Formats: sequence, C-alpha cells, structure tokens
Amino acid sequence: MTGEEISLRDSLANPVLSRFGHFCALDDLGLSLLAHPTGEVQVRQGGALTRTGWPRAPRFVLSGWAARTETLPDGRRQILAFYLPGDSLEVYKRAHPLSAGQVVALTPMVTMDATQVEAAIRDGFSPSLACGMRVSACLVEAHLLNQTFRLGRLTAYERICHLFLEFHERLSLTGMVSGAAFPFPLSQEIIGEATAMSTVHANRMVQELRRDGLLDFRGGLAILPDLPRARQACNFKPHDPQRWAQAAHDHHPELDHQIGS
Amino acid sequence: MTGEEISLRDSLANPVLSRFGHFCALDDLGLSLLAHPTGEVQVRQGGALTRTGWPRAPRFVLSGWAARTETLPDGRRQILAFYLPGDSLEVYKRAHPLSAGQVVALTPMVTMDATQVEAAIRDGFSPSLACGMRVSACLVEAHLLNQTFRLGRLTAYERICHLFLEFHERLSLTGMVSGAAFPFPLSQEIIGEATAMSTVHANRMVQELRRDGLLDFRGGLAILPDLPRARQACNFKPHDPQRWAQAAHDHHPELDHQIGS
DNA sequence: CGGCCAGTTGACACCGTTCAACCGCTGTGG
DNA sequence: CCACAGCGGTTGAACGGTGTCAACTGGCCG
Repeated sequence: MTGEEISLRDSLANPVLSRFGHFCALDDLGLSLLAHPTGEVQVRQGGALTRTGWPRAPRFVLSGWAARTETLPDGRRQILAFYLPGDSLEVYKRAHPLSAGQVVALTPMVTMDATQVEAAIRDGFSPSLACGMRVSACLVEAHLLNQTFRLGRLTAYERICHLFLEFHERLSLTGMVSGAAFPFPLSQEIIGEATAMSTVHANRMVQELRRDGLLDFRGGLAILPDLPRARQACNFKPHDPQRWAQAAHDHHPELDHQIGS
Repeated sequence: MTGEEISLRDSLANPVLSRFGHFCALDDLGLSLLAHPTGEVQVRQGGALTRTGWPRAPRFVLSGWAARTETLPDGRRQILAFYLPGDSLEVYKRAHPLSAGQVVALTPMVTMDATQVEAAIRDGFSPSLACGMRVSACLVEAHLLNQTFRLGRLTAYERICHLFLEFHERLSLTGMVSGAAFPFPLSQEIIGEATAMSTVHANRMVQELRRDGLLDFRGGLAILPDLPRARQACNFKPHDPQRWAQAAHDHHPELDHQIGS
C-alpha cells in the first residue's frame, strides 16, 4: 500500500491527516502515525479536555468541537479559542498557563493520542511532521490573533461574519467543507460567547447576515453563499499555509528539520 | 568571574537575562549568550520591526516598547499584542502569519540578535535556554489570551486596569518595577487602541481609576498603589512562571532538554 | 399532551462613540 | 521676551450600538 493510497482513503475520515497534508509532504513515519489513530478517547458534551494545573498528554481532535473558555465570578463567560477536528491539544504546551481558562467539549468528541507524534518530532525522526507542526502552530497563533482583532476592532455584524469565515478556512484544511457548506453544530448562544455579545444580539446579527445573503446556518449546517463578498464585508484575510511553508523554507531551510516554539 | 556575578551585575541593565532568570537556572552557555548582547540595533519610534511576508532574524528587545497592530482600510487600528523589554521577536516563528499585522516601535528601541540563542536551543547545546524559552512561550500565549479575554468580557474600566496589571507583571520579570511604580512611555491614545475604546473614553476611565486609587500614570511613570484591590477590581489572575516550570518538570521531565511548539 | 431548548421579537436603559472645544505644557522662531 | 504651533490630555453634549428583560414561537422528545 503506498502512502498516496492511505492519504486518499483516510483523509476524508481523518482530519488530522488531511490537515497535515496541507502543511507538508508527509514522510512514511509521519503518514503511518497520523493515518492510524491510537488511544482514541470519547468525551461527552460539556466534558473537560484539560484540568487546570494538571498537564495532560498531547492529543489531536478527530471529531467534535471544543472551546477554551474563561469564566468570571459573576457568570460572564468568554470563549477565547475554538478546537476543531484536526487541531492539536497540549502538544509541546504542557507547561500550560494556569489562568488561560479550561477547554470544554461543545459537542460530543473523539480525540486521539499524540504522544508518539510529539516524540517523533522531538527526536528528529520525522522532519516532515516537525515542519507541519511548525506551520500548524503558526496558523493557531494567527487564529488567536484573529479572535483578538475581531473583538477589538470589528462591529457585531462583522465579528460574526469574520468568525464563520475562519471556521470555513479551518474546516477546509480537514476536507469537511463541500462547496459553500460545512457542518456547524453550535448554537447562537455559543456564537454570542465567542463574539462577545448577548445571545439576543447575536441572533439579530445572524438574521441581518442572512438577509444580506452572506451567511446562513440551521440544522447543523452552515452556508457561506458568497465568500468574496463576505470577506470584503468584514475585512477577512485568508491564510495560505502552503505559501507560508514555502516561504519559511526559502528563507530558513535549516529549520525544516526541527521543531520550534 | 562566576555566573552569579554576571547575573547580579547585568540583570538591571539586561532585561533578557533577568527574564530568563525567572524561568530557569541558566547554564554557562545560556548565561554568556544572554549576558553579552551582540548585533544591537536601534529602531526609531514608528519604525517597523517586521516586514510582511519577509521573515527577519530572531531578536530580543533590550529597551523600548513595540506593538503588533492590525489596521483596517477605514483607519480603525487595533493593538493585538505588546512587546516589552526582555521579550523575543520572531524566535522560531519565522514562518509567521502573513495577516497578523505588523510590529511597530511605539518608542525608540534597542534590540539584540538572538540567532545564536535560537541555534543553541535547536542543537541541544543549552538545555536551560530551551527550558526557559518554552516557559517564555507559554507566558506569551497566556498574555495573548489575556488580551482576548479583556476585549471580550471586561468593561472599559476593567480593561484598562487589567492591562496595566499585565504590564506590571511583565516588567517585574525584567527588574524594571520598583515598588508600585514602573516606567510607562505610552500615551492614552495607545491605551485606547489596545483596549478597543476611543481616546476620549480611555481618558475618562483612567481618571476614574485615579479617583479610585487603583492606577495613576503621568510623566512616563505608572503607579499601581494597591495591587490586591486592583486585581480584584478586574479579575486579574497573576502568573507564576517558576511554578509552571516546576509543574512541567514534575510531570514531563523528558521535555526539559528540548524546545517545543 | 407537556416540558424544554433554541430561536425570535419588542421596548427601554445604558455604555461608549463622536464631535467640538478648550487647557497646559513644550519647543521653536521672530 | 513673547508669539505661535503642536501634542497630549480634559470636558461637555448628543447620538447610537448593544445589553437587558420579558414574552412568545416552533420543534423535539418523553
């Protein structure tokens, strides 16, 4: 069985494999580690994926959505970041910030163990995994900054539009987007907690976006009928991971065989 | 000359050395690389520290303040993150996100080259530098999440208070805090761009904080007269890097000699 | 049938923006 | 020495985006 066959067969079912395929050309070790998930664990909706002050083993998300949340004593809750299929948790981050909230499952989830992947990167056994992980980390940081930008300088209308464009971009990497549509399992209340507005106002903005033909979601499915117009409406700048990887290689090829912070 | 003598003598003048000293016990190589800055470069106020799409060499900030900013076509500008003395720029992040804005100097700055530090970590020559860099990266991420939390779920009053407590915490690592006071070279306009409010409103909130005896700043100096009360007023959770480093070591000692993403 | 949850709508209050004017200091040039 | 410009900070008034509260709808499921 060739690597390509593995990739073609499993990529639809394995978001991690699909995601890394966008970041690097996987070598045999990388391919076999990602294509055959081990240590699969199911997490029920509302369950915690981290314990504060108690580092867990590194994992990849195979299915389901999670969020890093911070809650105030008076009940205010903010979603700081989302974890979608294909994303990593705690990989090389096990001295994690105690105050950065906790990660909770927003839907039922399945995760896989990433201990061997982390070890293969650390010990230099898979340069391609290392390269992919580095690009992945940059993309994660870009999406963290996206969230800050949204909350800081976009209107409520723009924030929701921008957030859904980010979902679209991230799910595209996992092969979960077909045309303008992708599975979307979250409620408007969650949208409100992520975009820092009340549920009522989130609802009004969603309706407005529907009226403008930029966004629709219902029944677990989201649709972005006009990506270019949506991007323009909220100043969304799409990312191109392949171009990053290439640029990084052109300027600093010595990093290709290493993993960095 | 012993390592301790170097540390004592230079830590006041060298924020990088002081910062790493809080994260790990530096070995000789680490100590000598940090204590004797090379490739110092001055940047004038308003100058750029990154060029979009063109990765630069890794650097540490020796003096001055910078910010990562994102600007919209209509002129709205948001500060996404601050870079203070002791912070690193582009270390292991050279496949950097193209859309994450640009880093500009808010004051005149001096930076030092970090190429050798990065190389020493990559090649495994300085376990303590690697450990320190990993803790540092976690703290950077924590402060990114801090900013998201501020913009999302705090009131204008709380946002400013929270931001100054973060400044205090970060500058404490560099030995630039004396008692309740630390040097603060930014205008209220910059505060507004960081906390997502108009200059006028930033001014009103600062006055209110002054009246409440929580914060004062003028003439390039900021004072937080009552840290505990300020922390309570905005739900600020202080970080303890030493405890992180210890916790990470306790649970995953195998990481101590490596650098991770 | 009845309860529950997500979504929807309307009325009203309030936080924060906007615009405009003014203050006080500093540096500069006549 | 004074005039003046420029910048950061301060103040007031009016506007508007968003939160809050409350009620209601419709679908799903026991």
